[in-house]
Amino acid sequence: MEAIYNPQAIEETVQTFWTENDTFKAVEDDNKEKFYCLAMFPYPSGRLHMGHVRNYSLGDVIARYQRMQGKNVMQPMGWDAFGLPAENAAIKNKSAPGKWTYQNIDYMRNQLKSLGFGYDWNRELATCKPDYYRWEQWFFTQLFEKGLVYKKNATVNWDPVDQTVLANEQVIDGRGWRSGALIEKKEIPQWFIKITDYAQELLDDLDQLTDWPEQVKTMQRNWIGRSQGVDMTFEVDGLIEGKTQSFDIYTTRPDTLMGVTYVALAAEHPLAAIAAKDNTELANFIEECKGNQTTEADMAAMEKKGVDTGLKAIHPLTGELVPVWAANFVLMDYGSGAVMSVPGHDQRDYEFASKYGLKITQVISSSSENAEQVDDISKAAITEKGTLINSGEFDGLNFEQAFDAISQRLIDENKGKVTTNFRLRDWGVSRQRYWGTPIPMINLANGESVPVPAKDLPVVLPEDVVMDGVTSPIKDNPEWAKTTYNGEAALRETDTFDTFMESSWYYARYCSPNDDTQMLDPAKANYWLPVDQYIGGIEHAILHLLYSRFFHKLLRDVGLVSCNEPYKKLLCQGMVLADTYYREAENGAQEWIAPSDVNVDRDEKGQVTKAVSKIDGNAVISAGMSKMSKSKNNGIDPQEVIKKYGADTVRLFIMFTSPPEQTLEWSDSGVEGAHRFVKRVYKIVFDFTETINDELPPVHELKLNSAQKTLRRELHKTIAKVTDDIGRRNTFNTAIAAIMELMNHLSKAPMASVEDQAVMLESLHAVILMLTPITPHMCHYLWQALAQKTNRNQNESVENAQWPTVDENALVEDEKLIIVQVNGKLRAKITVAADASKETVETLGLNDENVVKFTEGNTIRKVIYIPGKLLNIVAN
RNA sequence: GCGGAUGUGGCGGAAUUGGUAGACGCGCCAGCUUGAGGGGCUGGUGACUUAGGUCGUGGGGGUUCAAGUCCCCCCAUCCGCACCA
Repeated sequence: MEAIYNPQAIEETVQTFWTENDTFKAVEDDNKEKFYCLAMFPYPSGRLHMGHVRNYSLGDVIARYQRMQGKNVMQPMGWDAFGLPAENAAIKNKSAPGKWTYQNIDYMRNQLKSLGFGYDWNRELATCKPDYYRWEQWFFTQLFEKGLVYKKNATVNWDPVDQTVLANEQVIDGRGWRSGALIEKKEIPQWFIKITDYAQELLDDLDQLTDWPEQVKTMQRNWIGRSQGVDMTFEVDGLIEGKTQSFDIYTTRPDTLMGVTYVALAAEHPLAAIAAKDNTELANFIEECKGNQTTEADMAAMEKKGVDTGLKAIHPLTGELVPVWAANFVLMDYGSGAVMSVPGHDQRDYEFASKYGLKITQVISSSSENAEQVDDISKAAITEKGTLINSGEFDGLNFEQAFDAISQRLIDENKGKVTTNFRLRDWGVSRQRYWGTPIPMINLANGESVPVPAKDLPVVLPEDVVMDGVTSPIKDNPEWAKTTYNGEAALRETDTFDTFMESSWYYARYCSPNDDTQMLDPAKANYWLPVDQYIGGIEHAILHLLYSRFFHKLLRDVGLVSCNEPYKKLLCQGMVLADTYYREAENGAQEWIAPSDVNVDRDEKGQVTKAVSKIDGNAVISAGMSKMSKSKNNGIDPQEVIKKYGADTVRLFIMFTSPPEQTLEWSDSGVEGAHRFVKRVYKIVFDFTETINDELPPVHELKLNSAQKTLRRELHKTIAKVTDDIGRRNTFNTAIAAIMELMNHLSKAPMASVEDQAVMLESLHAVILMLTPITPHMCHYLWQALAQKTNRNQNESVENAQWPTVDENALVEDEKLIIVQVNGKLRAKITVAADASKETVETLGLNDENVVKFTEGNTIRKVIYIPGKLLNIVAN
């Protein structure tokens, strides 16, 4: 064993060992409990960032830990390879998205290998390869046959200059990011998958996911948004273009129906278009709304505006005429594109009505005792449920009674029905982009769309293209779309799938990644699935995880998998932040300085006093921590840290610095601290191998003194804690802290006698085993060094060793520390025999010198004793 | 706007079931080692203090023998919002 820790040499050697021995190859084995550990696969953007390193370190620690528990572990890796950034890079470089993507994959694969993650590389997949997406195309045609796929118009962001559809991300302040043109909303036909058919099951099955974070389940529940309400029809007064017109609305508050003072239509609503024919103001408003943003956040943030269409709607119960407005906050894509407005009891309606001088009527009173009690509706709507007033025959009813009575009346009069509604909308999967899976549909001359026959799949995306503009090469090239169907000339669909499609089923494909006869091998899928542990960013809490759960149920319903949910346990990691520094350039702009180019000065308390540039010595402004990003120039390149300290240090720092769900704040000195610890472990093992000469007897054959017993108790308490922290709680930071604490004890322990050495050997074995998931290279090396020196575990590499077990006998304590409080304040700490009775402890506590000082002259009212822990004396 | 989280020393964080607030690490201070130190080791380190203690977990109120932890109200920051992945 070398005296000096050399991470680069050790890591290279150990990684070669893993490759040569195919250490992490996973094979189905019915005799072993399986464990499928999956971290969300990366988008191959160029280089790994610290978020990836964190994600994959978490996964690898869990996978290696489970392996040491004796489980048959599968940990795969692949590439979420389709997407927008490849197109942008290709346009910039005048090359092909495919070429750029494959280069990135090659580079990033090496980066992952240099971090020592225990992947089964035999299962690697890339979603941009036809042998992957062909099955997605096949599956889509199956869904089409089952009636789960349909085509309808939906809104996109249209760039009128570039003549292209833009992603939300490409629209900045309402303008196209390349052209700068004002973006328009445009309706185009697109493919949808009926996720709403599964809304109820997606909601119900959240209850089965007992190992998911509660917050994620809550977010999904709210996203699905099941509600009970009433669908009703409003007729428009008079004849419009010679016929009776009507529109439907949905409400969850039919109890407020008598308070409807106007109704609002989306600007794109057909009735608004008709009314606009002889209403210039309305026509201008509709035109203006085309320039509105499409995201929900933007919709919510914008100023609420509307225009009176001049139409009147007939209130379904009172027959009263209410004005019909067109409003910018009503979404045409969501629901029926019309809402009833109750300004007295909805805050948005209240503000709208106040702005445009519309009537505000109170029909709900907050008091059930005194329905006539006057609530103040002069400033805000009363949104709480209450007792009906000003509602004629419905007066005095509460919410439930009113819901039933009013909906029954609507049903009786054939004007409405009670329905269950979901906020969840069907999944639009069409994208007007090139670098994605071609949608396997053919548009016939008669306007009909049919799926590509299975024998003609895959529809291959040409990769040898040049992106010299903004339009998809398969749309640019008229030849590509030309095909025949039943001998007739027809055109292929040139849209591609939303990339969420590929990421919705990759976890299942890993079970049989190279099968070229079927999408999934059911036997293999059913062996490995569900994923036992899934790890990824909280930003995927809703969309990816919901689509993926949906896809799993679709796979189940065509018989490819048998379980109901894809991911048994979920861990959502936090972001990785770093310090940011800037100074103001001459034009007033902020010039962001990389943290590695900044030195900070501190005062005697350790507080930062100033920060200066390493390059020119001038002062820079510290702007706190924020997410590592190019724009703030505060990204830390994992490769440079690995080069300097080794992968084990990087992994240890990341696992130690924050609990996994919280944000992680990068700190160079923290990394050095982690490196110091790694070196200390290395050194204590080296010193030990230099000290011992003879073969040591096992600890249980020896008689230990009190100090040795105490050390062993610390050891076994640590094993128990680390096992619980990693295995159950996933709090790797506290597990590492416990090992550090143990190391602090060990480095002070003597190594002189045989007994000392035996306890030390037991301890070092445990420390190495417990650190193996976190710092696997060093532990592999130290395990081997210790084996050679002690003639133990000679034929076993540490990857195949068993996790240490707790010796219950070592945990037994003779004495306990009791906290003594007077009126809840700490006044004494007393040590008593472990089996001391309540009376004994009370007597000792009450007679303690300091306790007496605080109880003297007062009456003792009560004594509370928590066995083995605490005594609280209440006295006054 | 809606939905979800977070807030504890100079900093990252610990306190798992209502029971010693600040484990562990960073930083800082002192000492030893040293020709020297951005190395190694040892010790100290919440604030105030009349040195007895007192105060202290974003702010305000409450429940309890006991509250970082439970309840109510408020503030700040972060994440998601359906075409970034």
